[in-house]
Amino acid sequence: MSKNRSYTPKTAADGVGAALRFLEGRWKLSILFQLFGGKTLRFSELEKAIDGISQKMLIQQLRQLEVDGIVRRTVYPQVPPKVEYELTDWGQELCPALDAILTWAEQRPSGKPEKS
Amino acid sequence: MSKNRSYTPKTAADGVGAALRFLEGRWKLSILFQLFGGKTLRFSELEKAIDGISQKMLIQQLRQLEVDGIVRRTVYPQVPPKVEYELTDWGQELCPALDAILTWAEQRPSGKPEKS
DNA sequence: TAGGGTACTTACCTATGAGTAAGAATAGGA
DNA sequence: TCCTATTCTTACTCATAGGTAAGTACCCTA
Repeated sequence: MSKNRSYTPKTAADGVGAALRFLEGRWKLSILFQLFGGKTLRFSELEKAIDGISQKMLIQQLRQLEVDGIVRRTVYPQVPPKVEYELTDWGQELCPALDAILTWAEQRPSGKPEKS
Repeated sequence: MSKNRSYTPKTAADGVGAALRFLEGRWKLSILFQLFGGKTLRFSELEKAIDGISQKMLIQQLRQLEVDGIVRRTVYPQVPPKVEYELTDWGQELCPALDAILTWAEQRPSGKPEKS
């Protein structure tokens, strides 16, 4: 709650860098946007929903999101296995931040001529 | 101005991915935070301000930021050379977006126990 | 004529991310 | 007995980002 707002250029860059590292990886954003809104999906459902992803990559990215505290993994002891993935509260809170970035990107001046 | 707000998980992920690609690169954030606030710095000043960066890397990242329309480069025809770098208007607008990410990162639950 | 200052450029090497393809564990059902 | 379904795991390869070290261009000054 006590926000530590005393950033130097270096600490701010480090902070944002650390945050963006949570999102690094070719498939993480695709996974996140499948789960935003409180959706819960199985491994196989994510695999179908995300075009072109391999099982290896899907697991790898999910595992990273999980240890980072963004995604929660729930295993149901069944055969064949059933595993569900959903966002944590903190993961859901990423939505407005990504929206800010999306908004920024939309405002990009289209042409090259950049004056002032 | 006319924001195209009709995103599917895929298009949203693509949009954010495209935006984040502007920030990819080990030194881009360091450069950005040196220039936020309308600051104008010479090549050699950036080199001194950013600890550990090499000339090759500094130029490479600056060039990418320049072609992406985030940084503006001004050459003064002198000897020895003088080149100044500053953010474009659009580049400055990145600040609130990065702040949203920083805020999100600050809210991360510290411990492992992630309930509900 | 030798050196200094500024802003790059080039060559080369290595670590890492990501891709493909295949294997593995499990128990119920044909 | 073998197949199926589901969720991973493992081995191998390749492209790329980034690192180091050195070189280039320019003109002024001593």
